Amino acid sequence: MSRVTIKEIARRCGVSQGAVSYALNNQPGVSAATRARVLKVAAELEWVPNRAARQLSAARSETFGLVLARSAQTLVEEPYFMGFVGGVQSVLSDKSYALALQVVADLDEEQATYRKWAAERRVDGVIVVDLRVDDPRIPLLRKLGLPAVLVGDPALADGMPCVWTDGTAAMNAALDYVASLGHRSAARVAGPPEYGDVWIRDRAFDVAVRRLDLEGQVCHTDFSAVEGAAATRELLTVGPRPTAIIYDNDLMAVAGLAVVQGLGLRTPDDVTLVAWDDSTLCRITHPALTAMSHNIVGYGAEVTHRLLDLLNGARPQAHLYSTPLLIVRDSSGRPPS
Amino acid sequence: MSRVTIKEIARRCGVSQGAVSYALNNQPGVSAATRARVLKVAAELEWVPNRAARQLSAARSETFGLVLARSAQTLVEEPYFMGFVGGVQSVLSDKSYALALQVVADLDEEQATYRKWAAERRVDGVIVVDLRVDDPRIPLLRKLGLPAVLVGDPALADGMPCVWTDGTAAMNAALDYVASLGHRSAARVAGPPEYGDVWIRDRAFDVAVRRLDLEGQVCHTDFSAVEGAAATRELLTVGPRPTAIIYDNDLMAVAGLAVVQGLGLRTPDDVTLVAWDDSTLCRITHPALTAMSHNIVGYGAEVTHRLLDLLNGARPQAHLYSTPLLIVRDSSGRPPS
DNA sequence: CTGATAAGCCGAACCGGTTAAGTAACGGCG
DNA sequence: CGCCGTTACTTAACCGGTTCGGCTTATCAG
Repeated sequence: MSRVTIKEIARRCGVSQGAVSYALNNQPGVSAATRARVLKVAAELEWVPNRAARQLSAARSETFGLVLARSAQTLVEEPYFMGFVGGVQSVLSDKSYALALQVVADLDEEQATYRKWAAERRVDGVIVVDLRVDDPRIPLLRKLGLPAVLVGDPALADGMPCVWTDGTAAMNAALDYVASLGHRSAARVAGPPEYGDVWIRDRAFDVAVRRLDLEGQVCHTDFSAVEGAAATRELLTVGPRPTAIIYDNDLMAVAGLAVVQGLGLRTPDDVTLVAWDDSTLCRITHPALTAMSHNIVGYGAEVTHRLLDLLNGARPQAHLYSTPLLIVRDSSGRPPS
Repeated sequence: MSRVTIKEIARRCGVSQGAVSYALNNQPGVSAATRARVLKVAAELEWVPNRAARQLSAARSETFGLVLARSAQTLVEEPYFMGFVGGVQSVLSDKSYALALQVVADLDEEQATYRKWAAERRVDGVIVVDLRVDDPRIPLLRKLGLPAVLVGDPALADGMPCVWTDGTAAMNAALDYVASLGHRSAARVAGPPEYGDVWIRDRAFDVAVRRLDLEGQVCHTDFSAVEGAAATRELLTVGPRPTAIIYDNDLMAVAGLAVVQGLGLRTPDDVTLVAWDDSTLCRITHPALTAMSHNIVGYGAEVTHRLLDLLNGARPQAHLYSTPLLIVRDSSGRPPS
């Protein structure tokens, strides 16, 4: 219950408040001896800087913002986000930065949040996820002058600093693998096409399907288990049945697996399934799901480092994090003959 | 984006800063006419209070703290937390409170975080989850004078305000159901026994097993899919095989289902599975899992309301949120004859 | 010995609000 | 008419830091 202030330290050291501030912030203006004395007293009194005061005068909040514009339901279902947040946190807590996490319903609310944060000076910078095609958040952030790192392909980032994974290469790898198993048809259960990542994978899928001379079809969903299941059911029961299905996340892949089993089909004997965004989910099903794996926690950490760099004056640039890696498990195999 | 301050509003309205503050905070001391004028100007200028300044003078941060002391891995796997956080957020954003979310490795770090927050005056109150038996956080929070609402049984809360669900009643309901199907044996794949909820369910399980004259056995795990799978494998392959298994979360139940299938057994024909903490996971497996369901999002919201009440001077008390409800799906049935 | 330079420190303004204390005007009442 | 209690503001202190201009004093070149 100490409530130790800089003034108290100044009193005990017999110097002014200003000198104490310089000493504590490792800035020139005090002698080594005084600095040492101040630091010693501060440590003895267990002084902790008052965030509000520091923020008010220094105009730094030492807080990053992250807005998630997805339904509460999606957030609960998708392991992706918690992992990403965990990665962000791991970096921030080292630097004793804080994270302002806000869950909102849609992009409009997300933009309102940015306006509010910018006006309140609540955050030093933001991490922007779920990049869209022609994302309206980009001009807004520019206008607000809010430092930001976007999570997504440079093609979508319009010159803003971003961190990305190569979705095109990953889609190529996935389809090369499927084709190499002998499949002649492949379906894609995709997220909403307005999502930048989905858009990029859509295009990559089209190109790769033509290149490999496969029968390709695409179903767009909202990323949810329900729609993933529905899409799978339709693919397997209506029209020519694809022998391989590639999902845009692991949740839909797991839901798809249940549909396959519910229809009395077998995986991979009747149909090959490939998930995206590999998480534990893919490992605990039976059979375990083949997936395009990438390290979400590391991704969150990487993005956070880039934002810190940006605030330290680094030049904005696109930064390739990694390319998802195909992890072959038990849900993929040769097509039925 | 020049920042609008209260001073600017005062200038334009021709009144003092103080008057503006009274007007904006709905406090007596200004006439209705002046108040209206101030509010109008503030709206026109799109004034937003500077959080740091307000916090510094009013000693309120309008921020709640939530520390999650689990491995990043667990957080990623368990849908529970994201749902809880979502519920907390939904209440806070209405009140324009913020949430400081911190992910740490263990209870020691969690306590260090509370110390830091208390010293910095960073949060007005905290929400404490994963209550333990003889939880060391309780005396610490008392000492720090940090307002807190605990999530857990009053028996564990030592008089601190808490919100709980009746784990004993839920366990009774689960075992009554299993016994009513004709099962004579039941196993429990539990979390770590130092967790208060686990402890309570352990005791309830023992009592109910005796009451119903069942063969009971308990395996303790770390809540993870890996250990849940291992426990299931052991139960089904070593010694007398239980005909029903009750899990402490849904993740382990899903992992258990995969083990059952991997062993060539069928659910529910060979073994009945019951999950806890019902989430989408339980619905998207095949067969879908019978579960003790409770509304995590609502739980988070409820806890947050209690903390707000507490800060508004409400008397600390225990508050029963709800009792988990048994949702019967396809993983439970009569035991093999 | 003198003047310039710089290191070390002080005092005070400042960030943007909240709030206690003080003041002027007004109206009711004996 | 004078006294008193409200009402509606204003003034200024304060929260706990950061930072800038300026004052001493020591150092050193000329």
